[in-house]
Amino acid sequence: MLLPDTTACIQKFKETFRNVPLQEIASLFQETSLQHYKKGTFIYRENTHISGCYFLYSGTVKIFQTGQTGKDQIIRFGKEGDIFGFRSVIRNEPACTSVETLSDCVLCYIPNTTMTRMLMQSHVFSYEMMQIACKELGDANRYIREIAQKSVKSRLAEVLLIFADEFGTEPDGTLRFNVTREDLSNFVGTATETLIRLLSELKAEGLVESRGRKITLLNIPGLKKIAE
Amino acid sequence: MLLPDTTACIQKFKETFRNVPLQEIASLFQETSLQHYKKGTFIYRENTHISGCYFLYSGTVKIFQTGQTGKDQIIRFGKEGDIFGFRSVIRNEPACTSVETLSDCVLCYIPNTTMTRMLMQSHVFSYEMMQIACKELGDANRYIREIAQKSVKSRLAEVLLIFADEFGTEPDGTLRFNVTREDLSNFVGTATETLIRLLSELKAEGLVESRGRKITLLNIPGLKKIAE
DNA sequence: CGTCAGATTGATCTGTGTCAAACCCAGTGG
DNA sequence: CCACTGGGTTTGACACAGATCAATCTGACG
Repeated sequence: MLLPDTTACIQKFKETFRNVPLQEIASLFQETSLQHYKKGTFIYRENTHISGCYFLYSGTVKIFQTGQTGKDQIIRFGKEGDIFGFRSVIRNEPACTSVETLSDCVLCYIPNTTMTRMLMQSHVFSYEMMQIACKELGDANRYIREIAQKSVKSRLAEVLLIFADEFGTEPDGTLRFNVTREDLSNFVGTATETLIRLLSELKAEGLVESRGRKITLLNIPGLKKIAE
Repeated sequence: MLLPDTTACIQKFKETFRNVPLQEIASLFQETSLQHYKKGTFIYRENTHISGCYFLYSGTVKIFQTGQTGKDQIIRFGKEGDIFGFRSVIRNEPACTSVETLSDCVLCYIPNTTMTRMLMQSHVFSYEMMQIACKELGDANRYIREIAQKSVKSRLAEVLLIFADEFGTEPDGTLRFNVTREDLSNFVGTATETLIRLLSELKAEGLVESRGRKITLLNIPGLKKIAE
């Protein structure tokens, strides 16, 4: 499997950090290393020290925390162009989440020192990093309310809509993004069996269709109504 | 009620942003306005546009979101030295939370423009803002896991410990911070009645004592065990 | 084909939410 | 000084969403 070259990486990075000059991005990528990860491998684990952060060139990952019972809570999914691990770098703390690949991935590792140097040197970069942190913060806050107040069914509908929004759908409404029922339930924050039952309910109501992991949204307004 | 002068404000600000030179802080406070809020008033409301952020000089506030059923989910409590509203300013989005005073408060309003100017001018300030955003993000992530996986009783124990940690206790273990049962339940993410019942359980187990809003932690290790 | 992870369905149990009623107590005004 | 009021607190009874455990089914892949 061929790795992309640095130029391609810089290009991809530019798509996420639109206002940062290419030149500055290039300097960020001087000391980075590109690496291939097979599906189902850990990039880093919760509570371990990480000495840099990661830029996802291609593939998808899940970012999650493991409870004492061993049950995972997925905080979010990452797709190409996403950056993660920066919280630990900035706070100089051990990682508060684990990251595991859901598909084969190409990742770019950005060492601690490079990251902080850039944050201190480039106003635009640090401003855009701040944007990202604040977006995640807003999402997290919203998620707290929803997980605390809404029914599981309602959250499931919401999550399906989020998937459609973030990862896109085929013309017929089939989600481009698909995960196991277990991961889905760990994201919604419920038991796998419950999730399956509620998904069947949505099917029975004609709102979605599913064949294996392929889930098709048939009635978006209807789903929105359930998601409130 | 006398308002503090700008110097006092700058002083207080310096305690939160330790590495920012006083001179830069002073420039931040040139266009700010200081205001007194009575207990129980809104500083701003969810979904409204706010044109600046707030620095809490004294008092306590709750930061929350309201669900469609009218039930509030408290995201966090704020005390003197805290800053809030910056997420909306940075993202240039409407507020995603409401803020209401829990006591009489003195607040310092920092306009949008001043804030972004400072972020662009001062590396140290923007780095410390980033620290704050990342801390909140870590807290929020942790909270998502807990609310999704732990029992209410366990979360209650945790919240009591957090209060002790963040707001301090009297020598006898009585929490300095006290809120209504309703606010407490809205923070824990449960019904008020459930919260009261579980608090009584903790009392029966000899872990806490309570007279009205005064809650005393009698057995911290025991509480930690329940909080896991 | 056999195997094994993942998906599904069924039966049962329980933690929490909800609704209703009673209680406590601080502050107000007659 | 005492009754009155009302917000906050507490307790009780009950219902149900969702968890858990167990069993079966499916389909991809060597």
